[in-house]
Amino acid sequence: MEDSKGLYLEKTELLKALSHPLRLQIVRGLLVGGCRNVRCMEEGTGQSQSTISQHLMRLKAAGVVKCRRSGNEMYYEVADAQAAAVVAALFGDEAEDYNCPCAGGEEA
Amino acid sequence: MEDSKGLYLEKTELLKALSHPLRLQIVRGLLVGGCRNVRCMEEGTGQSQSTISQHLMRLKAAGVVKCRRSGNEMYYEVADAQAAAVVAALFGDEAEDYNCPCAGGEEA
DNA sequence: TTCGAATATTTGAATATAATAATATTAGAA
DNA sequence: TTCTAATATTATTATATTCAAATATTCGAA
Repeated sequence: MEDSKGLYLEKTELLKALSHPLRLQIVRGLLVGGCRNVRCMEEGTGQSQSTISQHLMRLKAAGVVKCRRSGNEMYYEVADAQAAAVVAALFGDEAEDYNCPCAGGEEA
Repeated sequence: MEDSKGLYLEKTELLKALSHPLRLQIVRGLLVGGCRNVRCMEEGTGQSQSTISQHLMRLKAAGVVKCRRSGNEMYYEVADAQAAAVVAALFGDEAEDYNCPCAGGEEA
């Protein structure tokens, strides 16, 4: 049990990044092909723009997510396979019960 | 994205229970067949008895772990398949680099 | 009983996290 | 340029988490 603390610290950072209902919802949404920009997530979750953005920044800082600009919108996607694996372990891979409020996800 | 908040809250509770280096180390240790009682975990991690016990209580409260008494020792084991799946997603299932300080794990 | 080992609980101080409101940035259109 | 939509940042306050030290419990043995 005495192997590198660093390993557990690193994995813990990933888990902590996912350990919030809104962040988990966002990441799962991205994985099943849902909302990719902030405004859409706003509508879908009923959270404020500021709150969504702050959580996205947290996810980005942890490397869970990355984004690219298109016009004045930002499009997010999941950037970490291990994060995706954790979410899949929690929910399975299916998108059955998922329904994106922006109906299809706008693309650039 | 508007499905039950409760679902995400519930999953988040599980993730939060695992989101600590020591707890993650403990749970992984249990899964790969390592330390099952508090004193052993103490030796293996260098953390105080109190700290270990508090984290075990946290894991137990979240349903991640359960324990049984044998004499004056407690033996812990993982009780939640989803928690096990998350840890497996993070580390894989192998115990290669694992080494239990109590050499084989004492049993009742 | 009383003692000691193993574990649990409580308490307090330090730190981290979260939500809201206010403000700033960025890019396209007029 | 100036206006507006989309997103990011900052500040503040409230809440949660963490660790360590002290104390309490539980059980088996003497």
